[in-house]
Amino acid sequence: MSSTIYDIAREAGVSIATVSRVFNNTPNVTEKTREKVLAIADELGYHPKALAQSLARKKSRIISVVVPVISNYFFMEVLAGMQDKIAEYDYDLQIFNVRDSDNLLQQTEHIMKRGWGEGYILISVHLEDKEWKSLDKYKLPIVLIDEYFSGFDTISVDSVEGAYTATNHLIEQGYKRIGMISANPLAKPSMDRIMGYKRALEDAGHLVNPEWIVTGDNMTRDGFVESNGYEAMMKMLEKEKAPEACFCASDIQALGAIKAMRDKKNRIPLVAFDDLEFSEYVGLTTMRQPMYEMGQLAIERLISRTKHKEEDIRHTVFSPDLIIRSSTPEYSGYINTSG
Amino acid sequence: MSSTIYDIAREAGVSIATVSRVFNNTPNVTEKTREKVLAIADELGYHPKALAQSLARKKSRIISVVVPVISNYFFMEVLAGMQDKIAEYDYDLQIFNVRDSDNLLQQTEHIMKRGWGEGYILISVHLEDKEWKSLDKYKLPIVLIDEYFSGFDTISVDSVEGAYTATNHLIEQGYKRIGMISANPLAKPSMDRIMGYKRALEDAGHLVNPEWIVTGDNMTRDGFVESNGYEAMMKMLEKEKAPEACFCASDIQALGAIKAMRDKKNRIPLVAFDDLEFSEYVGLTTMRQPMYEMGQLAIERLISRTKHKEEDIRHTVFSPDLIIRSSTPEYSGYINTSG
DNA sequence: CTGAAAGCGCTTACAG
DNA sequence: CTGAAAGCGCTTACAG
Repeated sequence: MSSTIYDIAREAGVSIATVSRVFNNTPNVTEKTREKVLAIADELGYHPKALAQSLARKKSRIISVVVPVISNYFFMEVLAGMQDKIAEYDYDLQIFNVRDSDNLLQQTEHIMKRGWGEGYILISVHLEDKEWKSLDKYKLPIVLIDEYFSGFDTISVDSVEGAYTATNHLIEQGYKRIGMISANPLAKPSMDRIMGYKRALEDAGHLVNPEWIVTGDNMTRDGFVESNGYEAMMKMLEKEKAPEACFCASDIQALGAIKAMRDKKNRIPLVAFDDLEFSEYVGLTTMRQPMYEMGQLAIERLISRTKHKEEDIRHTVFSPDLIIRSSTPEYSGYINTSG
Repeated sequence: MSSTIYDIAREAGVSIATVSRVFNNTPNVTEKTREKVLAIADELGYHPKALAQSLARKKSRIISVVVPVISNYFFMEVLAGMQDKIAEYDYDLQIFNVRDSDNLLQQTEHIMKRGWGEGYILISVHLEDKEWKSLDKYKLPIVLIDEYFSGFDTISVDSVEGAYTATNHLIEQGYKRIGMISANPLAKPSMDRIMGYKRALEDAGHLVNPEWIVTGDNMTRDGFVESNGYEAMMKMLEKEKAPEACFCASDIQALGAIKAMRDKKNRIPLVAFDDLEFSEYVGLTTMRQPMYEMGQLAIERLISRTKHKEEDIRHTVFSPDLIIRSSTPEYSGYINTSG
């Protein structure tokens, strides 16, 4: 069994209060007793148990991250940012999965009630305003990533604007019949991107053809998977009057779409959304979401809020940047498509 | 402030023991008192604090995962498996990062001494035998992924064998001058893969040319990054007598290598190692590591061990499977390379 | 500088 | 079926 503060106190001939003090770097301890305690602790492999400290201090120094099980590369890159940033503080990270079902709110509440974290970062947890409000009563520091609620700090990317910019890039290159590969149209990010896509076409006076908005059959992770993009692009290229260029709701789907174009031997310009780490290497033009930075910022905001509860709520909305690569080559007059 | 067991007990007119019993589903509680307690708990948004439960039970129901900050896609896919599997149990996941420096052992020990987890999963933490042994004294359930020590449960993939199979695939297709893109040659997985590569060439009676083993300049994450593969392939193709085929230590580097081949307009057959989720979509022939399954297995083994301390130690070594895709097309007689 | 004691929010024998 | 009480391993005023 691992030793406790009592074992150390006994061996060192001091009280447990003193042992506690040396581990908490309280100034008023003789150098001599400090050394003695430390020596014995080292010998017995002792260190205060975080669990007991947390209870006594009423502070766990844990940040809980809640993420739907449909965790994807987006989450992974956000997590990387959180990990790197939290290393600067004396906090640890705990991850909770919620199933993306109708009782999302209850699942989230349950996690909060159990009280592991001093603060909570919710990534891509999509709730209604009144549901967010009901979370408010726990008076916990909360930061939302990829969502918006006026009562909590939020960090997100403007999907509508991003989709608009992406689509517009295609328009500016001279394309008119522009299709879109969407994901689950009921999911928030998907919905916003469809909106931005439509708006860009409308503003340019181009046709918005509902048949040109397609998605695949695989709805795992709300359709944000390679195979969904593959299926969608196959459908798109099989249409009698296929689009001459395409905006794709995510990089991961774009990867599948590119394979479909290869298989169909029909390559059309493509711009996607995310800018995952590998996208540079497949030459994908895309709207860059600063995922890593969002993760870092979330940690900063949350830790700051655990310290100053009354700080003003802050909403950070990033504008995604258009990163042009080889999947949208310069427009060369006429396009090689069927129809 | 959030309510405690005392608040509920007072409101319900029972003792805290009774409240505790209803939340622990102890059988002997009248249905009537149970309902009363639950009603009040619901009203006050009460649920037992996990922290206090853990201390009282001496069981945290937390599994701690230790991973170097150089976390990469390998870790991500393992994590996915762990997340999905842990959902079946009443455990939560906590993630700790260690910096990949000389005091890896101390960092790991510190995490264990703090005692959050009931058990520990260490991913890609590479220590010496005597260092592992020193961890043994904590008598904690430990599972190692991507490492081996006789005293702990371990889960790994045979890198030597995998590299052998990969290289042999190229040999069987008729290639003789086979190069290798390695990562940091001092990192264990890298070392093993170089060994398997060499052994395959030797067994086939082919030349092992040290100059054909190259790595890039970017040693972030031990060189397991896209840009490293890009740089390495550029070097390889610039050699006066360039290899006619290549084994690459990881999929992520292969992505960079493919871009280099595109830029150099010189495509040689390539087989990599990992089989990341997206690799199928870039048509990469590779040695598949069952990362997701490894994550799942690690959770199963660890939870099983927390329950039966005296279970026999188990070492699971997966043989990576060769997944053939378009990056290694059929050998067509003569090869188109310089030299 | 150091110790005795209360308290953090629970669980769980032990009685009844 | 229920309660009083001890205990989990610490921290932290309060005295001295």
